[in-house]
Amino acid sequence: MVNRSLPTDAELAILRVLWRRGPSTVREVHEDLKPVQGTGYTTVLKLMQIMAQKGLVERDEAGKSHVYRAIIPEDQAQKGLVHDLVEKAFGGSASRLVMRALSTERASREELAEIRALLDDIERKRSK
Amino acid sequence: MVNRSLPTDAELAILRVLWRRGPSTVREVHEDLKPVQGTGYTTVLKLMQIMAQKGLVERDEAGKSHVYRAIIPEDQAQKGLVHDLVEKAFGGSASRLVMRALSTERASREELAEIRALLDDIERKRSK
DNA sequence: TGACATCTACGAAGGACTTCGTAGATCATC
DNA sequence: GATGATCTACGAAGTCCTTCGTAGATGTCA
Repeated sequence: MVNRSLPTDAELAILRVLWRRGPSTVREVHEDLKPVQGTGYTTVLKLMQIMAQKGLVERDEAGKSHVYRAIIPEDQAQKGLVHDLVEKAFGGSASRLVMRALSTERASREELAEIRALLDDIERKRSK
Repeated sequence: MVNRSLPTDAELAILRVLWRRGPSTVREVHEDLKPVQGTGYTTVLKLMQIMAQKGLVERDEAGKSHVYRAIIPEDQAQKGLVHDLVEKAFGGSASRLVMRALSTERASREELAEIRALLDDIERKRSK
């Protein structure tokens, strides 16, 4: 089982709110998204209903307002999206994606150090 | 000017053939893609016509079969796709995408060394 | 209880993407 | 010149994604 059905753009925006806030109502998600997305309340509602159907989120129907929570953890979703992009645009080579990202997007000195540490870590584990 | 209209999946598949083969006819692209995509000839034709309209490719209408060539270079398309993913799924942090890619996708020892060299390069340039 | 606010459910529209069938033009070859 | 192969053009269908309007249910509170 690979990354069957990645979240769409609108779904991802909602998931990001849920990952950040934790379980939330439609209203809360809408309030959070409105300033940026400018989309209507029922749009968010509909999307979240669809996401529940797809199994991207789960909802608690206790109170009057249902409470939704993300089922997929953020890192897993990111993993799927990265894998998809690597396949589609980098011929399956993750390192090419990494190099492209490093050479075009801005990263602070601290971030670079963090990446270096991760490389150390990978190589250390591999040499065992 | 940001990432006006990224190539779609089907368009990307065609672009990848053009980047690899250089200027090609619809037939050539179709022959190349058929084994994997299994899509029909006129589908590829139509897509390439649309891509010409969008300005993703340019075509030479001299001979009987038109010859198409990619206008966007591969690295620029990759850059746009990476930037889009960074924004959508990593809160704008390229280094997070890099770390996610490194920690989940497989990379050879040589590739890791290459990445390290790129990091050196970036830091060297930055310290000047 | 009645009025008002808030919520869910549902249907449908519009757009983008992908697919392909059909028609017509062009070329090679006998 | 007729036939068959190959090509482009075009239209249209189907799917997915996103959006929202409307209707109906439920809760609040004076």
